[in-house]
Amino acid sequence: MILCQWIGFIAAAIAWVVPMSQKDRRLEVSEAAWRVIVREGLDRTSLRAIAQEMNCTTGGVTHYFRNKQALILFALHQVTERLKERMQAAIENVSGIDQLVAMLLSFLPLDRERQEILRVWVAFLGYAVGRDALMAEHQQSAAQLRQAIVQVLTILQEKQLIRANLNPEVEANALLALVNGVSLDSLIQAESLNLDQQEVIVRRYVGTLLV
Amino acid sequence: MILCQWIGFIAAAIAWVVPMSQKDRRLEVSEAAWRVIVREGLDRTSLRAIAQEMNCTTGGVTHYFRNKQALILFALHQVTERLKERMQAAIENVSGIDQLVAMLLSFLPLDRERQEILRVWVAFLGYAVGRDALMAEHQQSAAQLRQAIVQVLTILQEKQLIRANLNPEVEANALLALVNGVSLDSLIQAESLNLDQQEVIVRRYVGTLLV
DNA sequence: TTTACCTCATAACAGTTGTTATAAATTAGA
DNA sequence: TCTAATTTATAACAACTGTTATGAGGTAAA
Repeated sequence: MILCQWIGFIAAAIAWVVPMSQKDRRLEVSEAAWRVIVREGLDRTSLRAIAQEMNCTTGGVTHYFRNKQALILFALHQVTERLKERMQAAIENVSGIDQLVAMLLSFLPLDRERQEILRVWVAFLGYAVGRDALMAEHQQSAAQLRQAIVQVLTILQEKQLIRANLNPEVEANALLALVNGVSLDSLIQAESLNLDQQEVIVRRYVGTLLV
Repeated sequence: MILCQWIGFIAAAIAWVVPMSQKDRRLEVSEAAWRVIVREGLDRTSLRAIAQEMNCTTGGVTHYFRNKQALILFALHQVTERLKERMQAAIENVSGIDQLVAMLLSFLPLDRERQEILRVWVAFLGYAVGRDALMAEHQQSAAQLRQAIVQVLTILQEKQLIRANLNPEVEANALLALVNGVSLDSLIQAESLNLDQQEVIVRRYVGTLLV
């Protein structure tokens, strides 16, 4: 706890000496929005609430985004970016079946940060119902993740590590569905679907793909 | 189209001769709310928008619900009710493994009505982020569906139709996650995850449980 | 008809929202 | 230090929100 306070103090000091760039400030707004969304819900995430979360006023928010829609879109993009970064980091220095497992597990809400990302993602998904443009954003980011899975599956098939009669496109859909489903159920089955079980379910499914 | 108009006219005539009960009127409000949610999004589903959808004014809505929160809760309950009804109907006159499959397939958005239910459900789930009371409602309804799956799995195990070393509790979690994931991905992977594939994925997973 | 009741239209209320303009404060460059 | 630009605070705006009260219209029983 004390350590955290020190880190916060040091970070604040650096931020004072070295002013943030426009890009960093937009990220800061986005993360403040996340916190409000998780704590109070997306529909209560007003510009004033975000500003208060950042200890400033609405002017400090509106200066960096043309309008609220642009802010929302940026914050949603950040969700996808964070997921992709985490995935990339997880599959480095791993190969074979372990790489596939590492990739899939990187999507699960196994720690607090990913649990927060999940909540924000679910809030945005619900918000996208009835908004075709936003839903298209979700489809696009999902397609990227899906493509990454297809790629890994294809390599595994070439190495004859998974069965030859599997269709990577179909299997990627199934795997993505399973991972999304487990993530989602961690929200609505919190007590009966613990962390170990999430991992077991995914690992066991991958086991059925092996030669 | 002409047929639809006739049905609408007849329904309206009956509704005039035989006035609706309070209960039916609440259902009518709930369904109007659903349509607005699917078309415009939950955050744009105001009392006035619902009233307009029913061709009446806000008085016609507020008369039947203490406040908007009660309306939202009722509409959410209706989602669960419809899902349970559909499930019950699907598993009648079916037994054995087919019953499990029928139960799981009844959750998938394979027709327009279930696709609408899914969208409403996702909208409500996103709305529940940051609202613990609403999220608890989701957890409760999910627990009910989960319990139904556990029950079927237990019977199948007694009949030695699925492997004896499976834990029904764990398998129910996995199956629910898979079905939820497939449903969800039908929204964000609409083009690459067609109806046939949804069914195949679920059927094939059930296949891995057999003795 | 009179009475009571249910249903709903109308309107007003205070509060909140995103947006915008303007001015103050701060920072960076010369 | 002086100037220009960036950043943020303040305030006002119209639009929309849920809630509430009031009254009109219709229905059913006496």
